[in-house]
Amino acid sequence: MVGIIEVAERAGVSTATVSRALNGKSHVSARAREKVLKAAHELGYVASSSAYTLATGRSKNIGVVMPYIDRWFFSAVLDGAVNALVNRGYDVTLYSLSGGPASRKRVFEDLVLRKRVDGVLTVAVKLSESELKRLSELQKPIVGIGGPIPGARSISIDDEGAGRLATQHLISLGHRKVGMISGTPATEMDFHQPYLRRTGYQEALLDANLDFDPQWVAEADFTVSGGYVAAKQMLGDPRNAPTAIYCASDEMGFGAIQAARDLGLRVPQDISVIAMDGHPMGEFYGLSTIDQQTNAQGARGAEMLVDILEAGDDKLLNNVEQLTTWPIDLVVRSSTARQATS
Amino acid sequence: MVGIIEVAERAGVSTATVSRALNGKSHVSARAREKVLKAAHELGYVASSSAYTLATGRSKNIGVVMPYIDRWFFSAVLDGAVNALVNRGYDVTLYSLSGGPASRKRVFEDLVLRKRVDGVLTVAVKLSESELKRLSELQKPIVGIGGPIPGARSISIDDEGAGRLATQHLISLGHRKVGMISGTPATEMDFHQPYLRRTGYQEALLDANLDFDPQWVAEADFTVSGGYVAAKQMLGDPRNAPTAIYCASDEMGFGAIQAARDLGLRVPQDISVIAMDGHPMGEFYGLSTIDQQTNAQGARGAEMLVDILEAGDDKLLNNVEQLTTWPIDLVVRSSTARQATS
DNA sequence: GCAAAGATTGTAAAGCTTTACAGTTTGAGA
DNA sequence: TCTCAAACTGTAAAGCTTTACAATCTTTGC
Repeated sequence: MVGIIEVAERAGVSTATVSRALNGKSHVSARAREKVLKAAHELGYVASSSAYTLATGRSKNIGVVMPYIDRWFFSAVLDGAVNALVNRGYDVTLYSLSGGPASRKRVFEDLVLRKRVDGVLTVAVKLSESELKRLSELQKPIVGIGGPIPGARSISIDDEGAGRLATQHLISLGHRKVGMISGTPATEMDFHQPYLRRTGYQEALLDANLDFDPQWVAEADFTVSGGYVAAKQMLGDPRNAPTAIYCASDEMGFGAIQAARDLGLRVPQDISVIAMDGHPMGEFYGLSTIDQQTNAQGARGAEMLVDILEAGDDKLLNNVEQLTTWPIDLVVRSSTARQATS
Repeated sequence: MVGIIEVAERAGVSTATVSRALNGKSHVSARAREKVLKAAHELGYVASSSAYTLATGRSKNIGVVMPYIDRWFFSAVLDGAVNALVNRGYDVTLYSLSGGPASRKRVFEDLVLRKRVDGVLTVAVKLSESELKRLSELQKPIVGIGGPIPGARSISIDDEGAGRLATQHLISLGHRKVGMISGTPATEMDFHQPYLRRTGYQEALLDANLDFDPQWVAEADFTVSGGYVAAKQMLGDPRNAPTAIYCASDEMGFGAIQAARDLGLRVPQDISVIAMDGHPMGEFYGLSTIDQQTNAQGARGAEMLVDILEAGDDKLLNNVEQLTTWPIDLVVRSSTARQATS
């Protein structure tokens, strides 16, 4: 394998000069730099990242921790983060928590600690006390997307406000019986948006002096099928069905629309559905939603992390915001309307 | 930072013994092992991965290269691979090619070469001559999923057979005018399944002595909206519209169904749609499909790679299959049927 | 009780880069 | 031409682990 020594020999300089030339450091004559670049290119030399890391203490690699990978929200955040990071010269190593408690423990106890990453980006992860402790011992910067990490910078939408806005939209259309499909306690463990969104929903009902029936709040696991099952149950009882539903994710919204159709209900004439996230398929199914520009959130979080890593002094560091409240947009499509019959 | 020396001192042994004990090597007395484990745990010691890699030449890290991240097929493969790899004690670092030619070049020229990974898993990537050369110079094992890599082991479905099967299903229902929504030349660049699926489609038509009208083959970019646009165009012309469509991905299938509905066509009474992949939402939209167990393919590919890495001798290595033809299943749902009117 | 084999342990080198420090060259100004 | 500063370059140490080899201890068979 070709190392820095071979390059140095071929260029007729020392390894120190090779290193300086390749890393764009100053104090290298134009002639030496050129020779080095030529030699390195001819030999196809690329510095070994492990030796680089050992020598400098930086890995140019950041860890992304997420509870799921194969759900749209998470893959969109990941995509945004990966693209932003590759532009800044960083690699991404990916840690999933979907493998159960054992692998979750492993992620936090072992993997993250091996000095393999310069920083950590968490996506909609709620950390336990001990996980947080372990992570902060690392002394590496952390940025949390969708769920603030105590003591770290973060990007988050106003989940409570989002729940309120979605519910208000339904109320403004004249709906009086408004249901919600929220998260299960299990999903609460992973991330805490569901709770906040539900709070916003309840507040909006209260503000409008509307009844709140516990039967109108169902729990589901953020999947299409989960939303389907929950909505079918909620809408199936003719005595007490809501006329509008707010779903805590677009995927559950898709399931809810399908459930309504399977029950012979027309959307939006008989039942209105609004959801959250901004899933690209929402447009095709006419699903009204609260858009939160998922991909851009991932990119912004990544940028923030790199800014922190590369801020030389505290002054620059202080320019990096603590808590970024990410903007949201109400997108009204064809799944929400004033009821045809009242 | 606590290193192996601190652990050695606390345990009252040498660093060599600490290393052996922690790596589960033989030739360590039970007493020494216990002392080491205790000391390591008390100090919260984890070996630095860069030093480990430098010393051993192995990184316990594998690189996954994929053209997209935020599309279901790819995120499902990734999820399967990540979970399988974490169980085997490997990290994964993720390389996306969606950032354009410049970042693609960077991935192959720089990142993969830095001795950062022990092996590479490519997902539906077609490599150029020079990329292949660069990668094989690495002397690291490569496994390709969904698209064979010359000289490497791979897992692939029989795309031609899949195209034929889907088309035969439509023909068996009595359809005589069968269209297809395939990939664009741009997507062909990335991966070559579209071409093979189309070949299978044409063969099935030929076998059944059916006409083949170039107007019945449209190209789209594998997204829902791409499928929508293509299907709307194809079905919009009343003089020459097919009565059934085979889509090269489920996402395009969703778009096609929506396009049909927007044109006032009933699925499946007026138009049948079958697609490919096994997207979890397919069930909710009643989309007939060719299922290919995406997640499991990712897991299997990862296992294969680790088997190769950890096969001590060539004999074990030869046990690893060269080309695994992954099984597919025809899943018939409510989007395909005999035409109501003929 | 002794020799030999085997198990355990320690020392030190190797792995490859960056970088502090010291030394050399270059060029300008006197 | 000489001096001095500035720019450049090289030597060698540091970063942390694994592991070959040598040294020591333990066990077993007689």
